[in-house]
Amino acid sequence: MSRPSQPKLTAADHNGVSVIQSQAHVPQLVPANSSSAGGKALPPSKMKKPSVDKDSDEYRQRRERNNLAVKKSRMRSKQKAMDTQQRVNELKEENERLEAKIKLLSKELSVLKDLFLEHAHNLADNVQPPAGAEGSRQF
Amino acid sequence: MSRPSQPKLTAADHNGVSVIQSQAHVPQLVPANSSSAGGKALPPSKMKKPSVDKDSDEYRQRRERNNLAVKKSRMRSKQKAMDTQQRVNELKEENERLEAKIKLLSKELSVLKDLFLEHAHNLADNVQPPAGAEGSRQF
DNA sequence: ACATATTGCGCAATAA
DNA sequence: CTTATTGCGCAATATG
Repeated sequence: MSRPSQPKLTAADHNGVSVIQSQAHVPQLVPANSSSAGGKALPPSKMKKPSVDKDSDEYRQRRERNNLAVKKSRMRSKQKAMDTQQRVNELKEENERLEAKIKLLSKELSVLKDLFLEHAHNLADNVQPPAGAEGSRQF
Repeated sequence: MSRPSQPKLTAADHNGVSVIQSQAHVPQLVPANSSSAGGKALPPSKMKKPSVDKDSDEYRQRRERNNLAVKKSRMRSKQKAMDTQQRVNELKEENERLEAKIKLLSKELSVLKDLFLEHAHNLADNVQPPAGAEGSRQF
């Protein structure tokens, strides 16, 4: 992740120049340095690389493998997105369930508290239950 | 969405053949079939369309606009994904909040119910509150 | 050095 | 006609 070095080219990027189908290929601007006598002691450090050999068999294989990897990666990405969306739905349901439960519990609590209050009033007024209470008649 | 007509080509799709920067363009492989001897009464409609004029000014403009639209669309898509993820986090928090509230309410209910039970027992045993109950002495 | 995984990008088809 | 979305390949880069 994070690619700080995006040249921000609006057009004419590294892009283009694919030309797969035809036999006619790119001019092959290899600087003709390697594979000569003496060969290679130098690490390929500061040289341009116009040589990618689009015709190379190995290149095509790499491309194909990468294309496969790309597909795979994108598939995963989409799957993950869908899973996340699914998670949202599940959580929303769970949420409603919990809210309903809270509502129920609150109602119950309210009822019980009212009973307590009523009882307390009866006691405070020093009144025998006027036949409206829950059932403490003893007369 | 949905493109049922994907020829499943592993390579050499419509792709490639971009070649933006250079003046040299594609060989323009026009099949040169019509107007030859032999006729072919085929209507000019069902033929390939190698004519897209990559060099056309209008083509480049369309491409550029589309590229812009693509960027925009992908940006939105990513934003949406991030929003969805954010929503998941929010819902999870909300969920914990609700669970905690349920726990609290349940506890309160439990306490009140215990009080009621105790009271009920006192009444059932027909016992004058032994100076330990909440206070219903009246004699 | 080497392989796969991610990502930004442009293209073309096609959906809206 | 236009823009929006989508599948795809490429190349750079990240990751292991």
